[in-house]
Amino acid sequence: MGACNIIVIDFETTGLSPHYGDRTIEVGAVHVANNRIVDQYQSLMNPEVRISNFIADYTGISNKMLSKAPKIKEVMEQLRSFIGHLPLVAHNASFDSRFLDSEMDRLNHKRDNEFACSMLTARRLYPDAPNHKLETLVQYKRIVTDGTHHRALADATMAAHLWINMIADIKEMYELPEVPFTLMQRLGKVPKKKVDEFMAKFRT
DNA sequence: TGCCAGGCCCTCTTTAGGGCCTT
Repeated sequence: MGACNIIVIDFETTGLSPHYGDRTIEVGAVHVANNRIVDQYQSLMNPEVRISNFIADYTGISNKMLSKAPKIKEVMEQLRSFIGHLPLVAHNASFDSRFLDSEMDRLNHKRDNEFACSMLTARRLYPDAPNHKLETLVQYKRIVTDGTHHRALADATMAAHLWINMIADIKEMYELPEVPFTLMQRLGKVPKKKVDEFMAKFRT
């Protein structure tokens, strides 16, 4: 039932690389069941280091906001409870999975959730989009938003709607009654010239 | 917006280089 029960997740962080000491400062996660958002989780977290002006400007998150936020460890324990063992989706999942795994590793916890990438799937499904940034794809698919960008819950929500849209488009384009999570996940890895060949295997 | 990373993907490729995405 993976297709209809997933968690879409997004992190704001102090930078690009956990291996160079960057930490998470906010997480947003939405639970999608039967192609609808049914639950959500969001929290800032205190990285206990000052964030750069670039990150403050990029996210709108200030050092003052973070100084009042719970510690990363507390938030990660709550996040772990929220996501359970459900399959995970993120836009450019290699980024979010690195940070999730890095923070969980500090708690001696190893992720067992599957991960899929909405960016890789969108590149296969929408090759003619102007580019495959989350913001652009949301406009391309005419997904209604509240205008917030680069905040974790807003971005996770937009990625969730993009994911739901892609499932609907695949159903229509390839005449499939259901679109399993594994199809979406594997579609992101298929050579672009072999997308139709790959999809044909799922048609009955 | 930066330039500190890394996986993916294209091409003027594979003995490599550079753009795309994420913060």
